[in-house]
Amino acid sequence: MARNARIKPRKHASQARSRATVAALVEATARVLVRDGYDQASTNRIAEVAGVSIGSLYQYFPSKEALVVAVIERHRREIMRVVRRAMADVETLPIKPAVRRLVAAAVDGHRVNPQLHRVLAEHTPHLAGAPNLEAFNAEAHALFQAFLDRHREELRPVDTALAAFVCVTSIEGITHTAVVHRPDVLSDDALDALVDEATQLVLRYLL
Amino acid sequence: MARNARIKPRKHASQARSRATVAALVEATARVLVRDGYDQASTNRIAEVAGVSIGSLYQYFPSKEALVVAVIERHRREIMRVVRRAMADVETLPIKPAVRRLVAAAVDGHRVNPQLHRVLAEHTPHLAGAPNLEAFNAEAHALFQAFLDRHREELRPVDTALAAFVCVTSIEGITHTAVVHRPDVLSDDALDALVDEATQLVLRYLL
Amino acid sequence: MARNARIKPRKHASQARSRATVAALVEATARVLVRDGYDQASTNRIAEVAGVSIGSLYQYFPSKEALVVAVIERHRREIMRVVRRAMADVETLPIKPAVRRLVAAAVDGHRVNPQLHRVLAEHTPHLAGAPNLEAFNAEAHALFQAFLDRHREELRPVDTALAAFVCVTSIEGITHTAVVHRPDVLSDDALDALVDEATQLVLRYLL
Amino acid sequence: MARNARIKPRKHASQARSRATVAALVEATARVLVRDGYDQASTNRIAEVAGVSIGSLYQYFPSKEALVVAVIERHRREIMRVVRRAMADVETLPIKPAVRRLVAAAVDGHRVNPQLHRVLAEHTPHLAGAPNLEAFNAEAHALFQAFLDRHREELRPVDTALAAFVCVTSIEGITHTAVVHRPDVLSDDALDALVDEATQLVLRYLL
DNA sequence: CATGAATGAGGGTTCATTCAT
DNA sequence: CATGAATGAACCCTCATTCAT
Repeated sequence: MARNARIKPRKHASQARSRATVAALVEATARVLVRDGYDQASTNRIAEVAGVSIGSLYQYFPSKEALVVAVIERHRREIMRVVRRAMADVETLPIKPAVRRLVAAAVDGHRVNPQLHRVLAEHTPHLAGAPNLEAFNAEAHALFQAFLDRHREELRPVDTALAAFVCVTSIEGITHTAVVHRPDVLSDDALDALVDEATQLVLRYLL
Repeated sequence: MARNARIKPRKHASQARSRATVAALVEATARVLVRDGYDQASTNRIAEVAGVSIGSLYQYFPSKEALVVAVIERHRREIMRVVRRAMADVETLPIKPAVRRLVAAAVDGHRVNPQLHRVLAEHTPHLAGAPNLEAFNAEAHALFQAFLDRHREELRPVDTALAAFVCVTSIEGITHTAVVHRPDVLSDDALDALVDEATQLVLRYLL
Repeated sequence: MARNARIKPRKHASQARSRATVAALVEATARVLVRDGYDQASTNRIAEVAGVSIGSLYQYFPSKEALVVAVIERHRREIMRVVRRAMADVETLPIKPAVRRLVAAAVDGHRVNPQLHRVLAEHTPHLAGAPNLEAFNAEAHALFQAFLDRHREELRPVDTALAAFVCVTSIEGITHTAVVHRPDVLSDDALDALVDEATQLVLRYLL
Repeated sequence: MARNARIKPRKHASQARSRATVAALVEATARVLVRDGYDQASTNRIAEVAGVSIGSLYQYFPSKEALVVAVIERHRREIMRVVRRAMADVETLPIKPAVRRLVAAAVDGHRVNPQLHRVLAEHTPHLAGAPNLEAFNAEAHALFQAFLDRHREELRPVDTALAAFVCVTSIEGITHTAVVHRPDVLSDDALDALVDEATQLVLRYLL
């Protein structure tokens, strides 16, 4: 509660002008986070980059954390849009191409803004109590478990909850590490091979 | 270069008392990091916990980062000890129990000091230029690739470099997520099931 | 002059709605002053409590100080109403019951709104140039001196100006301290004893 | 507790250099308080006046309040020195000259540093939980009650506790008002008359 | 006349680091 | 080599006030 008070936005920004201010602040936060890192990202710097006074910043966000949480939310929505579209595409597909499509979506999701993703992933845990990056991993888990349940007859007998954890987490690990530490395996040449391997990993595990 | 000057320890700590001071400082850093988090871990507090004056701290470490790097090094050595022992154990084993042993070692490695591991994982990337946590993942990759090469005949045809990346990274993802965000799947009851699944993941992928 | 411009209310609030707004602002200021203390009483908060926009607040009051001065004025009027009524009551009374009545009035005056009185007493001196709380003590002094003059024949020979200062100031000291720091001596049980003693103090001094 | 942490000094300042720093800070606080008033007295300004860095200030005092409390303490000690000396002087005196001496001491006490006294008196109540100005009024009350007890036979029958409250509080009110708002009655010419009247007030009340 | 978004000087405070002792 | 007092840049944040709408 006391904590939440410092994490939730302050106003709903009803007027058009203020909505623009809020958007500028969130965008500036993302940029500064990427450029300077979490610790060096000061509220004053963010306000400056947003072209907004520090006072306005604090009118909408009660703390630095609140800004970061807003960025996380925005990033989450962008990624989940990618994931949900893939899930929809996959509805009518046989399992093999379906899994490939989902793996590709996981990679795409990480590539929306990899540098930002990296910073957020590192600092999300601080922001306990906020809807952090794990929260939408939870959503991804749920979606993937539903996918497994729909295809259960085609799978070897598995605990779909545990299997979803294993699959989502390992794909997440692979893509995250690739994006953050191994840009070489994401080059246009190598990308297909990586997606193939990751697809193999999942399919062989499940079938 | 100028950067490295601020990351490497200052002296080699030849005398016994010096070594004790250095050890106390590294230990204190680890403790404060876990207790207070990275941002609240001040050098003054670390010196106090180590029972050493702030002046002495700066005689052995030129900066706060240098202290953290020393902690990372120590942690890395501890984990690699676990991993290397497993690698040795596995030398004469058939592939199936060997993989299981290695997966278990990965989990154990993360459990050496999970809270510290978490803090370091979050803040390691800041310390670019230092031998960060990824660095010893590289060592793990190499060791595992060698393991795969030794067993190549038993495997389906794979690029062992890529396969090592996929295996190590996904196991790392699973164990890291489990340790950091899902302590429930590491309870004594659930642990075996998780190790089983992860083993399945790897073996089915490779064979 | 320039100073006064920032202390006097801005408009005479001729229309009914304006008068209501002004009243709401003064009332809100008093409430916020009591609830949050002088330093935490921000104009934005006052406007909010008054149900008025911050812009409107500044249409009627040029500064925070002007608001506080208005509250002081209102408080002063309330107290002086009590004091004047007592003075009127006392006109036809013999000196002994008269003094008792006046002492009781002093206590009552302080009890109109003790918490507000306390805050105002603490911060009035800042507002130099404004008609502060001492100003109406001057009025009280004058009224009491007139009272003494009317009864001069019954008194021992005294400088009524000095005697008024001594009496009013000591009663003020007693009641103020009692209200602010010693609520115990104002309990229903103890109150009469205190008024008795204070009355004794004054009568013995004068007669 | 949490409050006290922000009011008590931080270190005991063992070394000579640091004691000088602490003394400079307390003195600077007193000066700034008098010169700029409580609200305008910023820690940065205090540090500057003390010729000390802001960091050093916070090494010894955790907050602005803690500084003010230290000033109060120092002021309290100075006043109580005056009061105690008068109490000692009075031990062998008959009651009439004794009371006069005590009244004079009350005035002297207020004149140690009247401007500072004024600021402290105004802002002491904020600092609840700290040994505030009232605390040593309590000491003064106790001393005066003891004085009354020693002379009980000479007095009309009174509750000495209540009588002490009435006497100390009214003398305090008179001297405080005189010092703060009526410097005219403290001029060399008028001072004796005021002390005479105040002495009369007390003696007539008691005898 | 009302609104409330925007402003920015300035406040309290921390902490990595230095250096006289 | 140890000590710890001292430093000050930088941080987060508030609030009285203005002004375009």
